[in-house]
Amino acid sequence: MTVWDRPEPPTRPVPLDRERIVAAAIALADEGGLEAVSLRKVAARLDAGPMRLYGYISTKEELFDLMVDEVHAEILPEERPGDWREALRVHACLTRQAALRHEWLADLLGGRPALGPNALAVTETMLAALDGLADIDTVMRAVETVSAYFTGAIRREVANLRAERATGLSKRDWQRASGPHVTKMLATGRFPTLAKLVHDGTEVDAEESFATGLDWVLDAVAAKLARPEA
Amino acid sequence: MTVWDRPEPPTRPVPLDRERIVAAAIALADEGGLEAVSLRKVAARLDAGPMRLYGYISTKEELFDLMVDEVHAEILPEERPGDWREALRVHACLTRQAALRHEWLADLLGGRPALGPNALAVTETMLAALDGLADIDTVMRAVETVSAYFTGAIRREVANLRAERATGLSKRDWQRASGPHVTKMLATGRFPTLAKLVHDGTEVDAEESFATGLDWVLDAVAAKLARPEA
DNA sequence: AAAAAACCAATACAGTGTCTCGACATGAGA
DNA sequence: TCTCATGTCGAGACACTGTATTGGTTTTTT
Repeated sequence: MTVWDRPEPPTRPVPLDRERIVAAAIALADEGGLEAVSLRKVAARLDAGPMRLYGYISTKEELFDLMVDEVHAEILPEERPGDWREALRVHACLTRQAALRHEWLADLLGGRPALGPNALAVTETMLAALDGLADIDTVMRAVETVSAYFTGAIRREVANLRAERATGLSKRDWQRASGPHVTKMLATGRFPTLAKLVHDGTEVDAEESFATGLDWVLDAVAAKLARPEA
Repeated sequence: MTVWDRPEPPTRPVPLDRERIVAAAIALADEGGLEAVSLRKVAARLDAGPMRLYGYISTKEELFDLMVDEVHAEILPEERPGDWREALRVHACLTRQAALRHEWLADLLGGRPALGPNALAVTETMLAALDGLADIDTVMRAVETVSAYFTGAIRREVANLRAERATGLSKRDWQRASGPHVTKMLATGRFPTLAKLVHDGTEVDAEESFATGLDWVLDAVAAKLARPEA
């Protein structure tokens, strides 16, 4: 028996930890979407049997939670910006950019309460940015409102992006893109305003659209912070 | 051979159509959540083999789309209310109520573009309510912003509701509820503002919270409709 | 050195969405 | 009325999924 046919040592099991598992899952999700994440594939990527993961994770949902929290680490702002408005604004934009990097995040955002350490830290900095400008309840409401906005906006943007991607690279060709179905619907004349919009509406950049809507909401928050009785 | 052991006539196949399929799927989802909806179970509820559904539906995702559109029929307002603000407001509230009736809707909302006939009709009435008050692009942005808000808000509300339900009927006991984890996190002192909020924050009714945030956003929209240059 | 504990891979199970194919029923043509 | 073509339907198969169990192997403790 020479060196060559001596069998490989039995693949010394790489020590595993949550970080590595989550990283593998994120990589998988980045490549093939959330549905490409299966415990078997995650384990395979770490040269381990599927059951090994259950030492570090008790269910697949928990893995998803960990993935979300890991992305929240990317969102944590480096230094606290001066005013609350900038703080909320950049947080919203950072979240959006994270969701564009990891599209699967859109599927998970808001789906479960984010209670991981990084998510809590992010929430803390948002609250801190507003702390003192109004009573704590108003502050909370402000954060919740802004969060609700950008959660929804991000979700819609990613949904549209996928739809465009799926129906060939059509962007403005909403009608032609999503099959003859919408075209026919619009042709019925039952949706005049919508038809007008599709016909006359300006093509707007997704990022700009996100930013404008965000600014509106921030304006509203500013008004309430100034006159909390309203 | 008596009447009793004469075999049932071979279960004359009930004529199927999309409506019945979608209704069965919705019933299933209402009872056991989205994950309780499997093509096999839907088919079983209609006394049919699983493959039979593929005559009316080409994929499970399509079934989900149909379910969402069916719920949009419940949302369609009966008559058009006077001013645009009321129109947007009741639409948001109706959507929220629909999501409380069909919690699975929260999982699907915003996940894909809603292009079904009912969804289009709903969008049409929202656009129509705003039509003429500003250029069509601003109108669209307004609708999108409000939609983004209530999509996100509904999602969060349902997520919290489920979390509360899962961790025993705890509402205010956010900390104790979600396990010792959050409690310990707050005890670290790394999240002072959050801790203050949990300690001093007022318990707020979910519906009221939704409505206030919505009013803020509507205020913002009103301001932009008045001065579209801003 | 022996015993105990911890760990881990293989197997198993019940379920999923979807494809393929053979049987059966129904309609048309002779 | 008999036959043949057509098309619809369901049973089975396939490749997966998340998770429980189990029995062997390694590591630690006594």
